[in-house]
This record gives sequence, C-alpha cells and structure tokens, in this order.
Amino acid sequence: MLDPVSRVRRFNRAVTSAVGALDTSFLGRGRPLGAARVLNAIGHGHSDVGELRDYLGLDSGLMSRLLRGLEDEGLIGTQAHEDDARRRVASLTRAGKREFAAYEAMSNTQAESFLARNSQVEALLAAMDLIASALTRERIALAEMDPQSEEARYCLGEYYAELGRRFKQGFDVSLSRDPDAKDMRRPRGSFIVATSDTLPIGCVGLKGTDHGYAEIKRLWVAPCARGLGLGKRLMNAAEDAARTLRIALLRLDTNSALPEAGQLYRTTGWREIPRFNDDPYPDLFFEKQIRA
Amino acid sequence: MLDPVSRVRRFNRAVTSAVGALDTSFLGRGRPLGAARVLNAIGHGHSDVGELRDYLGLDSGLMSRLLRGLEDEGLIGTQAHEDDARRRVASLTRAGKREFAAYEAMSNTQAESFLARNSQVEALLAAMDLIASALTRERIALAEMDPQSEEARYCLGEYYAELGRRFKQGFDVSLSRDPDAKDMRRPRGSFIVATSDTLPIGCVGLKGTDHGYAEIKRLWVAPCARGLGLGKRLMNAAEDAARTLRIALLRLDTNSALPEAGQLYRTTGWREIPRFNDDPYPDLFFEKQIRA
DNA sequence: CATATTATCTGACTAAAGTCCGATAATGCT
DNA sequence: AGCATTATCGGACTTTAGTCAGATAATATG
Repeated sequence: MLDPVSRVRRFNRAVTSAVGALDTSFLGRGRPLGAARVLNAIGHGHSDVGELRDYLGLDSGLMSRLLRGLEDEGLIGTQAHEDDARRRVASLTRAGKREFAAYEAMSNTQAESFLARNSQVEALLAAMDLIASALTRERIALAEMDPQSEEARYCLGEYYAELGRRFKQGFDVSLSRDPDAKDMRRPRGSFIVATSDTLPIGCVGLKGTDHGYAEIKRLWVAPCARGLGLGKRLMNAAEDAARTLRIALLRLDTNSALPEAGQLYRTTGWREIPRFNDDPYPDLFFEKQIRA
Repeated sequence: MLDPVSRVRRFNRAVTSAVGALDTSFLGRGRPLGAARVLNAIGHGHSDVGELRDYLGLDSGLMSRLLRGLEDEGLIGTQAHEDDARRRVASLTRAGKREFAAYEAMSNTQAESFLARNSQVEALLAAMDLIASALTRERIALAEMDPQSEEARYCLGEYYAELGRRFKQGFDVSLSRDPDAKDMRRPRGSFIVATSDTLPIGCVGLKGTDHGYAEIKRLWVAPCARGLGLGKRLMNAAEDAARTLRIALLRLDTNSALPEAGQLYRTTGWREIPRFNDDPYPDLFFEKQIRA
C-alpha cells in the first residue's frame, strides 16, 4: 500500500474513474461517445480523415460511418483534399461549430469546477504539469518559432522569473543584454521551443552576431520537464540549426549559480573559455566547434 | 494554453490516453474488459455479488452473466452467503488465482516501467499522491482501527517524521510520552485512520486517562491531503467517538511550531488552558467540553 | 403462517463499437 | 496507356455492453 508501485496504481485507479466520469458527461448531448469524439477531434483541427483515424485509432469503415452520421446531423461537411482528391477533409458547419463549442464549454466547466473544489491550486497544477509531461515525454515536439510568438514569450517569461529566484541579488532583465528578436530569426539565428501537447516546456535561442560565431541564449527547461533529457535535446536542435545556417563556432555564457547548466555543457563537448563579453550576470563562458 | 483550465485539460488528455493504453493491455488475456474487471475486483476482495455490482456500477443482469462466464471458464466459484442464503459470494478458484496474479503482474510491471522511464521518481510520486487525493477526496473514508494496525503504524511513522522536520531541535519519540496502544482502544479510547482508496492519509487518536477526561493525540494529515478539511473531519470523528464512549471533556496539547493545528482548534470550539502535563514538547494546551 | 421484500438469475432485447471485405475512384509508376 | 497502389466508402457481420421484465428462492414482517 505504501511502496512506489502501489502509489502509482492508486493514482491509476483514481484517474481511471475520473476519466470515466468525464467520458460519460460527453454522452449528455445525445450522441454516442464515438461520434462525440470525432466531432471534437475535428474541432481541434484534425481535419484530414486519415489523420482522424490515426488520432482516434479507429477502423476506416467505422470512421466513415461516424462521419456520415455527423454529416446527416448537419454538423460537418467533407471535401476532397486539394492536393489529392482521394483524401477527404472534414470541416465543421455552422451548427457543428455551435455543437463543438458546447462540448468545449463542458470541458472547461469541468476543469474549472475541479480547480474550484480544491484549495492548493498552484500545487495541483504543478503536479498535473509534471505528470502530463512524464506521460507525454515521448511526444515532446521541438519546433523553430518566432522569438516573439506567444509560446516563445511564455518561455522567456518563465525563464526570467526563474533567474530572479535563483540569483540572490535578483535579476533585472533590462541589465542583461536582451538580444534583439531579429538576431534569433533566420537567417541570422533561430529560436526553438519544446512543447508537450500544446504546453511550452522549454526553449533555446541561437543568436547571430557579427563576430564570426553565434551565441546560445535563453536555454530553459520547465521544472515539470526536468530529468527528461530535454536540455540536451534542445542543445542538439540548436546545433543542428547552426549547421543549416553554416555557423561553425558557438559560444555561450552562464552563471555558476546554475550548476545543472554548466554540467550539461561540460558533458556535451563545450570547452570553457575566458570571458568574452561584459555582461554583469554570467561568470562562466564556453565555446564549441560545430562539425558539418 | 497557459491558463489553469488549459493545464487541467492537458493533464486530462495525457491521462486519458494513458488510461486507454492501460485498459487495452487488459484485453491481452483474451477476455473482454468487463469480465477482466469482475475477476480483478473479486481478486481485490470484493467478493459479495451485491458489493461487486455497486463497486463496478453494473446492472444485476449483466453482473450475473459475467459471473456465469467466469464460472464457465473455471476461474471463480460462487457460494451462498453464510448469513443470508439469498446473497451470493464469489471466490477465485486455483485457476482464477493464477489468472488474477497474471493481471496483477501486468499492472505492477506497467507501474514499474513508468517509474523506470522517469528520473524524478520522488517528485512524480508526490504529484501522483496529491492528484489522487484531490480526485478521491469525496471518497476519503474514516474508520476506527487498532493503533497497532499496519495503517495506523504507517500514519504514526509519518507523523513522527514530520515532527522531526518541523522542530528545529529534532524530535525524539521516546522523550514524548508514547501513549500505550491500549489507551487508544475501546473502551478506553479510539484511533481513527482516514484512507483514500487504501492509502492512509490522516489519523487521530483519542487516549483515555484516569483523570476524568480523554486526550486528543497524534492528529496528522498527509501533505498530499492538506487543504481538504480533513483535519476538521478527523477531529469531528474523534469527538463522535468520545460521545459514544460517554467522555464529556477532551484535552490536547500542541506546539506553536504547528500553527495550522492551533488555528484549527481555536476555530472549532477549543479553549486555551494552562499546561496540564510536563511533556517537554508542547507549549500550548486546549480543552473542549463535549455535548451529548 | 401468509404475505411482502430482497437478492440473484434468466431470457429477450437494443445500442454501440468494432471487424472484414469488396467496390470505387484518384493517384503513382513504368 | 496500363497496372498497382492508396484513400475512402458501404454492406454484412460479430462482439460487447447495457436495459428491462419476469422467475425463483430465501428472508423479513405482521
């Protein structure tokens, strides 16, 4: 009852019955679960019939009949794919959008009421983030994004907040050279965000300079995603980006108050070098040669 | 994507697909899910047919047919209940026990591999406990137990560990008067444990004395269950127990290093009184008159 | 002791989910 | 152009889950 495995299994039981309750609530709109799932998947952007089948794990005959049913209800329409007329693309009609919105409202209400029933909301959310990240770790996606996109700004906000907590003297963003977004956009640089099922959980910036090297900046991994090797994955992605940009030398600065970071760099081929800028925060400097 | 509701829904999605995988793995033994669930419920001690129906939420006809099926497979047997021959009691045959053990092994393996895939095991387990407790808070059961039962000893162990952490000077159990278990058994007293789906998450002791009052001792609420009002529920249960034991006056001692506790007592009708024992740890003393 | 209540079982039924296979039409390949 | 491949569709079918209305037997109640 008290060993780790039992605790995991207790969690599974609790969550299984909660998920069951969530599922049956979807029956409230007079439609079997299968049809409701298809409608919601379409609403969430899975429009290709083939992709829908994959996402929901359904047989093609079953899928087809469910789509026909939703069409008969007037909730969706299907068109041939513009590049390949064998494939079909589903889309919500006006009525379908209303129905989808109703399901969304139910889901949101449910989530809100769960939060409202509990007091330690921040602790709960952190626990949920942690578990969701652990469960979906195989599905963490890295993607290049604009450094001013919503996802990137969220990551940077969390990054600065964390620096503020880590440095005893606090951290003032304006004091650190805040690299121009344009230096972290192609063709000068790159900005990479890791997301786990829509939640940004890490980032790294590759900032172009005019001195024959590029800098790695803003490496951040969300607390809920630590221990998954995400830092290394992000660094590899940044190096790959540097390769495609034909950048041969990378530099970075960091602070000894962030020991995990220094450890990561040392074990992945970075070499400590003397200070190469006059930024007041960093006290450790690294360099790495990129092989094509 | 970043607001609390989205985070809850991300968690729901992650967990739904994990639960689905877990469910389908149960299909691997060539038996539909319904039958597998019944077999496992019996294995976990739900032997009464009526209780089984309740626990699994199944119609009596369906239940009956599933039991017949398992009987035909030679996995279970049913007998009339010894007190009431209308009721039936199911039990595993030798083959049934083997089959149940196989399901258990699958569940355990799954839990182990989840833990093995992740590094921050302690953080994950704490998060799982927290969420499981939040999800099952409506189903927290209070029950009188022997103060030397496994559940009670677990609670007391955690309680002392927590005291050790809270008191700067540490805490030596042997120094505090460890009330004899017999003083917390009927008819002199009582010991109440709160469990959430088999995990003990809180306790309280009612210790009889020869001085015309009883003492409340060892009030503990697991970290993962705080904020759910469990302390108050435990205290109410202890007062109820005192009523059934015809004890009219309760006393307790506590320490100002545990502010939540003092707060709880003050808001539930307890009155601060002068020191009534020479125990070195407590520095706050309370009393409450119990009305029949 | 007669009657009502209960716990379970059986049979007849429906709905939902899922499988399998052949048909159809668009596309890719030689 | 001819042929294989691919994506979807529709029909026939099975399994699983679930409902409902008696039937039966044991127990409770007046």
